[in-house]
Amino acid sequence: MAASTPTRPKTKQVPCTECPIRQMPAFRAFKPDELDFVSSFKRGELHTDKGATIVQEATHSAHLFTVLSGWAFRYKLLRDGRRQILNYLVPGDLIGLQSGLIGEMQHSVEALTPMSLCMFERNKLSTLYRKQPELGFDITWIAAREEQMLDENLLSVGRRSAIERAAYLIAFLCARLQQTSGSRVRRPALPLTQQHIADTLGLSLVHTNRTLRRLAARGLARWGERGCEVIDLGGLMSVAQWEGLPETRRPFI
Amino acid sequence: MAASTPTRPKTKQVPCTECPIRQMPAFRAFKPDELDFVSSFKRGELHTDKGATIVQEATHSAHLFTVLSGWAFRYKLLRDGRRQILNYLVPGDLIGLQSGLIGEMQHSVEALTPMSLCMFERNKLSTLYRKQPELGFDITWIAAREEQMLDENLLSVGRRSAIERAAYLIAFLCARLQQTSGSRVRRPALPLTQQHIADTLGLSLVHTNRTLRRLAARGLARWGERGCEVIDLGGLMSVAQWEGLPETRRPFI
DNA sequence: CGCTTACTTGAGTCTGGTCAAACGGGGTGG
DNA sequence: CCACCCCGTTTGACCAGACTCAAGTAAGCG
Repeated sequence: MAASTPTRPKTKQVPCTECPIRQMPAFRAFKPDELDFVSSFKRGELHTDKGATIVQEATHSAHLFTVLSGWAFRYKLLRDGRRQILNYLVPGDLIGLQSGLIGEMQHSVEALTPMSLCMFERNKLSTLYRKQPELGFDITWIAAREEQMLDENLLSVGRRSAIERAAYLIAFLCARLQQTSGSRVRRPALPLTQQHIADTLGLSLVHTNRTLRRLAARGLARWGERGCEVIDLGGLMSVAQWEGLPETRRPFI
Repeated sequence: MAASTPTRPKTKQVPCTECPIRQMPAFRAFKPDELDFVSSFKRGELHTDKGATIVQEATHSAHLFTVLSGWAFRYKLLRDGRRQILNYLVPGDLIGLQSGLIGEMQHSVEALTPMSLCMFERNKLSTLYRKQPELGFDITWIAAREEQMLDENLLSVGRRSAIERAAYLIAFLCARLQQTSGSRVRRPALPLTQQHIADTLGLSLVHTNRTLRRLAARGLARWGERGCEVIDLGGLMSVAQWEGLPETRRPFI
């Protein structure tokens, strides 16, 4: 299940002082004592292959993770196999907050690409709240932000048409990619298959394919070798009637 | 906008020591110092009529609320007026967590019935985290639980058929009603119109009506005078392939 | 070279949407 | 008291968006 990182075979452990996430402009800086605390809070790293299951529904998980690199997605299954993808997890996101606090996990998480994850022990969380109340607040903040994303997603699946949904999803993922990967990538490519998109939008694979071709015909996005490429972000946003991500600098870990 | 409570015209302010929520079996007890703190944290109460807007999208709100009595719903609008209801708020739920922490509200909240709400000042939240770290943890817990509910809702709208969605929604609301209103009500009645249900399920009003009649024909629920009545909760859950709410005692305020 | 995985495309069907009209109860003004 | 209106529910007829089944293509891999 766990595997060594192909991309960084020598450094198995990044010290928090050199955490690559902290340096991204989208995130707020730590104070020195917060940094110390987080360093002691970190338990290790997990490196996984693409396709690995990081969290399994109906299971207890003793850990929380912060994504250091790579993409994953959160999903739920119906008993007969229908799958709904709930959200995507990118560098800086916290895994296991969503329902891990409460008891059994109510969803699964699967890696879309090879990933490195920073591990924390769940049962030390109360120490964090006691010793670093501001970090506790940050965790609530992160949870609230996740809820915001879910809200927009639910609006999309419930009330947008197929082409609007697809436009929203692609624009949304593109915006998140740009937040973490520094800034403007010329043609952001998303590491998804059309099946993932279908299961996110609540559409069938076939109809998703046709919808994506319609987006391509309008010159908004196209399907390249490495997945979906964004051509006209503004156009996508306007099709979806979507305003974009808030620009606040956000906390993490 | 604010109105006096019809049901409790004399006591405009319930002291936290006599908070009706605390006595419900679904919620965990406070320690004495927590209770003291929360008492000082409370800023007042808000009493609203049915139909009142408690929180408005694209607006800043200086307050958080805990629902003392009544029902409300959280929703988002598309620019052209399409509405998606995201979740319902019942006694014990916190209003304003979802996105208020971050900046502008990204959704609105409207009262379904007359309500009493307990008000807190948002900018005193950091004091709470500093002085009562466990309450801080509880707030995160509450946010995580909300996210769980949204997850299930998204699964529903994305992957369940019309009749499954309706069955899920009714079963879900019934379960929440039973958690707070003590226990078994014989024929729980939900204070919704079919338009609310349609906007929750992502269906049209007409199709929602037909779907509800199909549920009635199967003897699972029916439409009474005061809204939807649940007849066979187990049947609804099995149609929806839904396992029910976790039974943990949960924190609040 | 055959196998698998992912994307495409066509044809026919069905679920759910739209438009339109009617019903029934509660409230209001004449 | 009655006529009228409004809101929410109900029903019918028709249409369209999305689903299923099925087959074909293209790229990557052992």
